[in-house]
Amino acid sequence: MARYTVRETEEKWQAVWAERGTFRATEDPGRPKYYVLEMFPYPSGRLHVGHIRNYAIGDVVARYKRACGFNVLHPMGWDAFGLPAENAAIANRTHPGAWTFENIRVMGEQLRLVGLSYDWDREIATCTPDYYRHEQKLFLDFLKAGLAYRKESWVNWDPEDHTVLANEQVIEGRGWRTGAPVERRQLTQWFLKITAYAEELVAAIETLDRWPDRVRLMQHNWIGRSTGASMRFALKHRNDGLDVFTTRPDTLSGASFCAVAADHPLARELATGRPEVQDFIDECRRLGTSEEAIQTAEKTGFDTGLVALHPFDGRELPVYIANFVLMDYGTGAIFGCPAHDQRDLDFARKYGLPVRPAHWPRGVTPLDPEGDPAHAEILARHRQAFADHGLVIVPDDTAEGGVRGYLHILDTAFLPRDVALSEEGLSAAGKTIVAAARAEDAQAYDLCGLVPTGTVLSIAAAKDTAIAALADRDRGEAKTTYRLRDWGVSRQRYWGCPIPVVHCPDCGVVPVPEADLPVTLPDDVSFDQPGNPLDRHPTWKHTVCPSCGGAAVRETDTFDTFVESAWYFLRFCSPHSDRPFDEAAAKYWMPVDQYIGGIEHAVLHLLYSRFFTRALQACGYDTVDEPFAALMTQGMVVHETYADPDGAWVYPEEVEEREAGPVRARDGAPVTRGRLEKMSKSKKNVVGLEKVVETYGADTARLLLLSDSPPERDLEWSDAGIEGAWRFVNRVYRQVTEPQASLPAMDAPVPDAIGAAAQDLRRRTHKTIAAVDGDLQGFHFNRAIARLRALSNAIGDFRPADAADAWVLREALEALVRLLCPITPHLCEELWQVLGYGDLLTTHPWPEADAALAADAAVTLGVQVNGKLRSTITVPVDADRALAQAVALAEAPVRRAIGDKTVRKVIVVPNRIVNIVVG
RNA sequence: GCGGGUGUGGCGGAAUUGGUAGACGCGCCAGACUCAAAAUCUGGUUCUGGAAACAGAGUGUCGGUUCGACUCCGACCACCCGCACCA
Repeated sequence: MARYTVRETEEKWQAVWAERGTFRATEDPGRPKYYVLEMFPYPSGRLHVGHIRNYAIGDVVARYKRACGFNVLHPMGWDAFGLPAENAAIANRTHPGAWTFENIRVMGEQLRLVGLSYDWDREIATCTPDYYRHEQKLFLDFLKAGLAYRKESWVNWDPEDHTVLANEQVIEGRGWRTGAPVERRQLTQWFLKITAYAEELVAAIETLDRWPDRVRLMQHNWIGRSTGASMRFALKHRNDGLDVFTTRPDTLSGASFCAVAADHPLARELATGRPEVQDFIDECRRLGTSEEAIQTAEKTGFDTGLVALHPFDGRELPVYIANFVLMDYGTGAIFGCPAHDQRDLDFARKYGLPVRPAHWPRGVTPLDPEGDPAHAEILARHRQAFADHGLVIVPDDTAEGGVRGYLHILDTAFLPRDVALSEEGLSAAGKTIVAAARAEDAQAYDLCGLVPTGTVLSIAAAKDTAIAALADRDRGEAKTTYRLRDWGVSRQRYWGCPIPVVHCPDCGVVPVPEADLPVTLPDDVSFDQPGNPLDRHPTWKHTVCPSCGGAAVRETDTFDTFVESAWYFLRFCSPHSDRPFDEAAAKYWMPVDQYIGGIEHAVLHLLYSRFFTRALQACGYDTVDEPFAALMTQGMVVHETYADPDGAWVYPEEVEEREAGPVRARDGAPVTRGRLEKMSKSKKNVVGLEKVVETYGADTARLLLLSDSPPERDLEWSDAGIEGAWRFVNRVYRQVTEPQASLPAMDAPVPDAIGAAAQDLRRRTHKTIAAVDGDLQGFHFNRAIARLRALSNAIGDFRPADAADAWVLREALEALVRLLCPITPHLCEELWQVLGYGDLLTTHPWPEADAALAADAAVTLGVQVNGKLRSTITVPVDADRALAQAVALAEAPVRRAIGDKTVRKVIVVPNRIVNIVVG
């Protein structure tokens, strides 16, 4: 029995593809294009099998689309700037560049092992001046367009990496790479004006209909659009006012205090000469921004003695400095409405401030709400503010029949629903309120007399009313704010793209002229002390001012590495262009038709890229606004983990199964099996790529990575799994190389008479073609593989008896090989040759199903009695109801189930089911 | 706290618009081939009872709609993820 010599075969076809330039992409306006891209890797060392899933998915898409006639662009490169290179340089006394290029070499070889259909002529590495000179040019464009600026601000400082981090790179108060608690520092930094596109970026999410909802939602939340009102409180005894943003202008009549952030200019002003104010501000700053600190910190405030005047009724409101008000959001100042905001309520309790309902149906209660004991009681009972959909309990003294009714409206968290919405014993007015409350977000308002007390309004209408009243008094207007902050791109590190500006003592910040680009990194740097080597370099930063020619220094900060990945997909369209990208090429290829990568970039990289394309348009580049038409986020590859008694991780290959449980082979120490974890070096559960490819071949690894789980879910890598995939690869190889009959020539005509069994196989073949095509279009690779296994099983069961059967067998084998080709391309290329073809299967057109041949002659229907399956019957396709009913009623188990009961109704759904209703 | 997702055999997962639940694979069991093993092939494998025929139960839980529900509706439970002092 001929064994499949997997390594030789794979190397052979890889060489053929490379030699013929099979995957080279060129613009061809005559053909539809398809740009498929996997998020390019950071060259961190070596790839393991877990890394390959992403690329395997992209490769199937690329190969499938290519076979379907698309002009496919499928490039690969290296996101090559970054801190690990510097850390490695410090640890190993090498140069970050040397380390990076060595990793690129190794990982490039690894990728080539897998037979991925990349156009390697387009390979880029972002750490080369060839790439980053264009990035510097783009930055100069941004600068000119006012999209890049420098300002002093509070920034996130990672004390371990000695650099600033963008907001997006702080996860739960810690640096995204180091996990070190982030510190606040005030520094002068370069920013890109992503907030200029906040509205566009949030609005266009809707157009990304081929992105996962999860990612769209995360971006939506990240941008954090809030609509409301911007308003100004007058300050008693002062000429200036206090600007406040609120999303709830409808609760303005319930305002009982104002508060400003510790960093607010007003607070700073008050601090001069008043040490007690300064002390409080210092205390707020000490608090930190970590999750624990925020959760445990009490809401504290400092009464400044200033008094704000309510815009509607002139009521006097104390102004506090409060530790929970953020300078970063809105205006850094708020008004507090304790009745409708939990945090404000906590604050009001602590400082004895009044709780005044804004939506309170006075038309129903005869009491003054401010002094209403019922209200106080309710607050005491629930210790909850009535948030927007919160509970309103209305004492209804006008109830009929002498029943003192309470309306429990809206929030069923506190009360059973039946109580909450009972109208029993209520007055007509009460019933109106309940009805209004049921209408989603309606509330009764008084709004400081702007509307008649007890007027029932939706919250939206009440907001509009309040905003209109503010505008009338020239006190405010509708306003939208965003949580999104501008993107801080300065990093105090060496291994990044130098920011192309010069600081001149006379001219200030001067951009490096385009003719002087690139500003290249110096090679002779030392990492023997912490901090930025560029800053310490003896000569590099000293230069002359491009403007006045005087002595000046270079900017020593480098760009955040997310800047490189924010436009690399454009560079791939024309990687050798002497401009950042060739607009005609980008016009042809962009947008990326299918982008594939991990969910971890849901906000960072994907948001930055969406901003970049828009910013480029603003700078006059002719390109798309949305870079990625479709996005697929693949799940992780997980693998078993083991730990020894001390809790240290143990490599699975060191573990031996004994009767008493798993032990470490070396010393027999018992080990515990841990959870399935994402493959990582630290958990010692990675599976090396080379070893797998050497033993089983790249095709087998690709097959496993694509079968079993849907691509967006996690996939377990296991020894049994790879063995199973290997079995299938060999089975297909044997089926084609040792067929059950001698196959006819490839151009033999369709035989005249085909037997019944062969007809079945033909039908199966054409059904499989149609189904696999649909599966690949929908990224259901696991389903496609299941169907192909089923076809292989059918081929294995088929016993050809004559020449016609052999012809049908050949047709089935060809279909199997062609359909499997995107998944296991080397094997299929080999088998295509075995089948007698001289061309490359990779460039051969995709098979088409013949619908007539795929159609069934007969169909098996389930027969139910009272909805319970009792039998199945086989009838001709589209058999009429009467026939199906007659056959069904003749079935013995059906008759038994009916027994002596009467048949009341027989439901026949043609080609689906028969249901006999008895009783 | 806010928002989102997922719950199907021993395991990964299949199931068009509501229409035979468990495709396909892994694992396991039995058998063939073999001196033996590996590989390969054949059959079985949701659970309970039964030798079998067959019967009953079954898609996180409870309820509803329907001739018929993994699928639709309501309430809940569990797990996972994102954001979080955002006014």
